[in-house]
Amino acid sequence: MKQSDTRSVAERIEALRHEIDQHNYHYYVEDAPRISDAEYDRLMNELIALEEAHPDLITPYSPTQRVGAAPASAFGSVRHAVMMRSLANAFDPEDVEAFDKRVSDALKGAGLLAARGDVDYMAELKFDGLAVSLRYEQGQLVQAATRGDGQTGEDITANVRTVRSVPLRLRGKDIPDVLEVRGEMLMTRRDFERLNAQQQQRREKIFVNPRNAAAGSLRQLDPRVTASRPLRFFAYGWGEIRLRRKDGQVDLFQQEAGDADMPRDTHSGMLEWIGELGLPVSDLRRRVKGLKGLLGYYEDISERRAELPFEIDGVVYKVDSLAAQDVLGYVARAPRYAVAHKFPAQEETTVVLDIDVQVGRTGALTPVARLKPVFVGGVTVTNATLHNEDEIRRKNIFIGDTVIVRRAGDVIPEVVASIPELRPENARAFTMPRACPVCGSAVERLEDEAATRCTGGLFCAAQRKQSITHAAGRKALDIEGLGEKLVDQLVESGRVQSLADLFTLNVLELSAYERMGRKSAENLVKAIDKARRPELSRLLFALGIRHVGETTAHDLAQHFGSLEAVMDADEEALLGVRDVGPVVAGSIRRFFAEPHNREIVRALQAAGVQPVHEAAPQSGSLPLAGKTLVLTGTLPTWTRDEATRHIMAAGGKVSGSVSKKTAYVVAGEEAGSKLEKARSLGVTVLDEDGLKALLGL
DNA sequence: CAGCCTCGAGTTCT
DNA sequence: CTCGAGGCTG
Repeated sequence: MKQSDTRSVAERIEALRHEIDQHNYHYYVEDAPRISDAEYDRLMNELIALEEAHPDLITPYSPTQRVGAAPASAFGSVRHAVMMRSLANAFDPEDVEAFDKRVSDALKGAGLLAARGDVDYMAELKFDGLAVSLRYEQGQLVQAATRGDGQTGEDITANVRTVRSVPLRLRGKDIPDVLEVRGEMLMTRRDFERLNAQQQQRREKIFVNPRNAAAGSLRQLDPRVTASRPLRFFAYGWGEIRLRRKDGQVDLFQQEAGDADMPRDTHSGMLEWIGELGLPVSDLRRRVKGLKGLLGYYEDISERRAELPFEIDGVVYKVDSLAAQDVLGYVARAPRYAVAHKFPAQEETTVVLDIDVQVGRTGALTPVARLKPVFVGGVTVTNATLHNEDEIRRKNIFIGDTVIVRRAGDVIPEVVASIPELRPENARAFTMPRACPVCGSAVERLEDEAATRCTGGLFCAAQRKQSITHAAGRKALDIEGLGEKLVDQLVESGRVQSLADLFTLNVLELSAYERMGRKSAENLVKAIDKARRPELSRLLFALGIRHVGETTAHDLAQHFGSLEAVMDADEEALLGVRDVGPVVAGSIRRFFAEPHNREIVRALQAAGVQPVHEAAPQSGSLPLAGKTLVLTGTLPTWTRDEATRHIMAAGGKVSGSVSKKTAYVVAGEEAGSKLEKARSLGVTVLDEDGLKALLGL
């Protein structure tokens, strides 16, 4: 009785283990789960309960054993049976062409390729994670190791056992005696974001990118921590392989042994075989022919890169035939039959040479990192804003530090994090100056504000220059030919002290400035004259009142109709304007209460500046009345401004961020995060033609 | 009062 | 483009 009980329990345990393994396989390898998470948990809980009642039946390959063993004090080292090599890199099509030519020539010489034939390649993704080697003996996972120096790596078996997409047992009938699988451990972007959100909540370390998160998770001395981290594994190669022969003898094959009796005779075939044994293999690999095939794959993957759930840093090309691989052999530490075609790096490390402080139009002191020039994402980056004091402290950046610089989806470089481990002894902490570096006025930092500001106001040359550049800008008075360089000269010479002084400039005196010929001076004077009849909203925006940007200036102009009315408006009147609250109203009142500012307005009027009333929006049923649209990417024929004008003319509004209230997102080439957001919120996405159709064009 | 929605401001390099 | 912050809404 007792005997049979135990046997049926053992059978049930084994059945549960098998079933759970199956579901892991469906989930991680086939990417097609067949049961809900809740059902999965139910199976797991039953197994845990049975094993707890019968500890003698626990085996190392049971799925319950993934929860993580007790912490270790250090990692042991593992010598790889077959070296883990690195790959040569290609950075542009010419490098790839050279690779293809070398391969073709060698294979033709060896009689493995017809004179005009194209080489068969296997192309696959180059995952941005950590290379690891998994060793299976008799079908069971017995060891996992990092790459290390290629010869010797660290023993991370206890950690890897917790990774669900790594099978603890191989599947299928013809299981090799020994199989070393090489592949990449990584984290999907979604899992990475979720993990970071969690880390933030628990006030624990935030990871810089998915690769660091994966690396940090694998290098935990406590496997229980690793067990809580969402790691994934993809196989792309192999090391030692021993197959069992029919006569019971064991055959030894190695990646470089050059044997005709591998289970399959191509690289792609081998990966299929590895997949059949239950290991996850990416299905974005493809067999292609010749140089054209390689470059076509690269282009295709480049386009799909953003949609991939995980990060890749390029693609890898391998000669598909194993016999051909043997002929090509190795050079130094890399095989001659393979190459990694890398995307332009989006992240690089460099050194912070210094931290300067810039003074902005509103007096905000902005620290800027001067970087050792570094090539990131296709351009050389030398500067990056550090925003403010808190940001520097948060990212723990010292002058002299090695830092990670990113040029993500957008264009603007960003210092992502510092690497304090590489901090030199003479590194200096940054301190915000107590006096403005431009005018020497005291600086202040208001409570609840991130910015430190110069108190000099328009006495400060930096603020004066930038307020004038701002007023001359395209969205303000739109004075063509008045750029930053010229404003610098005009202000430094003392000729221009305020916006009003611009309107007293003449051709003769302008010609005296650098890079100002007679012709340029004449054009500039004409442009300035044109600015004497600005739309009221543009003039209001040009004044540079704090918290009054393009939109608010427009609303104020519509509401009050004249500059005088805005100047004389009291708090209550201002609060009547939509989107104007106490802060904005106070800012406007303070601006016009300042005698200096009233004087500038008076001088502008004296110089003949007279705002014109803009056309009130037509009422009636316009096609986009009441709708908010968001533009992203580059449209084929319209500029952003043109599209905005058309939309506004049709009664619509253009906003910068996508939300549930957004009616349409108009996406062009290289649309970024806004397109993704639109999709996730289910907002209708249009192209330029779709927009034109709505407008009835 | 919290959470959402916008607006404003600052920023890089070619 | 992103972040911070003001204003509005539920």
